[in-house]
Amino acid sequence: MDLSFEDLRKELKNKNLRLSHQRLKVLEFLTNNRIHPTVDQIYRGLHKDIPTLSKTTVYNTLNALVDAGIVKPITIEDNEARYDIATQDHGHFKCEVCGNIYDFDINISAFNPSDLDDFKIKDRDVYFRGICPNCKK
Amino acid sequence: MDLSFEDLRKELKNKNLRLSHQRLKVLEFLTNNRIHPTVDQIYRGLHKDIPTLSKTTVYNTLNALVDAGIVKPITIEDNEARYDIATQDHGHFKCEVCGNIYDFDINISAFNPSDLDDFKIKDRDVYFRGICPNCKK
DNA sequence: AATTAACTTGTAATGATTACAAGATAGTAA
DNA sequence: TTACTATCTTGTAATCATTACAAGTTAATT
Repeated sequence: MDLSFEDLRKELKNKNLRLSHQRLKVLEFLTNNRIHPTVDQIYRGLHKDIPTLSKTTVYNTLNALVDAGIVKPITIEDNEARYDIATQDHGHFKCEVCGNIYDFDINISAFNPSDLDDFKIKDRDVYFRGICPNCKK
Repeated sequence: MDLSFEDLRKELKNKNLRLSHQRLKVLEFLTNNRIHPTVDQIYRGLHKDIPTLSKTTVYNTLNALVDAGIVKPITIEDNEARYDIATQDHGHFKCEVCGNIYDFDINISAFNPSDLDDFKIKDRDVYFRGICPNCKK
């Protein structure tokens, strides 16, 4: 469900969020750098283009986009949050050697454990850990 | 794979870890309080019994037990880590209203996504979020 | 009982994240 | 276009979880 620019505008409008320069740049960065970046990586990546950018703005922006459902936080055992544009279901694999996070296809919405029959499930995350092909060599 | 006291002793011995009073108490707390407690919850829970206990010790102990594979950290979107004794595979559900974390049965080791054929998978975690039966009312 | 590596503890340091207040800007409406 | 106002951005200061470190203590081995 990749969002077009117009979808995006509507989405933000609905939540009384403005389409500021900084927000567009953060979204652009997330779109072009599918590495599940940390706040610091986003900040450093954008600082070249927007020298006045503040790290607080990156935090604010990400929180706003997460609230709007446009961005998803990845919390996979680091003490530093990572961010991903919200796309269709996929799992995340973290290599314990190089630290890279890889996406993999998995049909998460098919999981409906009977233990959770009476629960309202809004979100399903699958996190794997181990060693990636590169680091196995 | 619940560990007996003797298993535990051996496990620790293997890693050159001592069976100190504080460590036993932390393990006892985790065994008796299956609420995936935070460091602070563990600290406050044990402080009554061990008034000299230091929070640093709780951190050190948990890190040692995690390294030894006896305890597993739960990182489910809070910025505060939670801990669980390592038992057989199960998923975690976090209620976004009350914040409680529930266990549920799920056969995680059955998931072998083809995308990860060349990866060495060491650990699989499943985190769901939503609203628990109590808070749905 | 002596020895020593490993442990505990308190304090200080670190690092990510948020609070806050003042100035800037996007979008609306005339 | 212009004016208006709520929202956003920014820098600094505060907060909170976690780790570093050093000095004293203890578990386990001899």
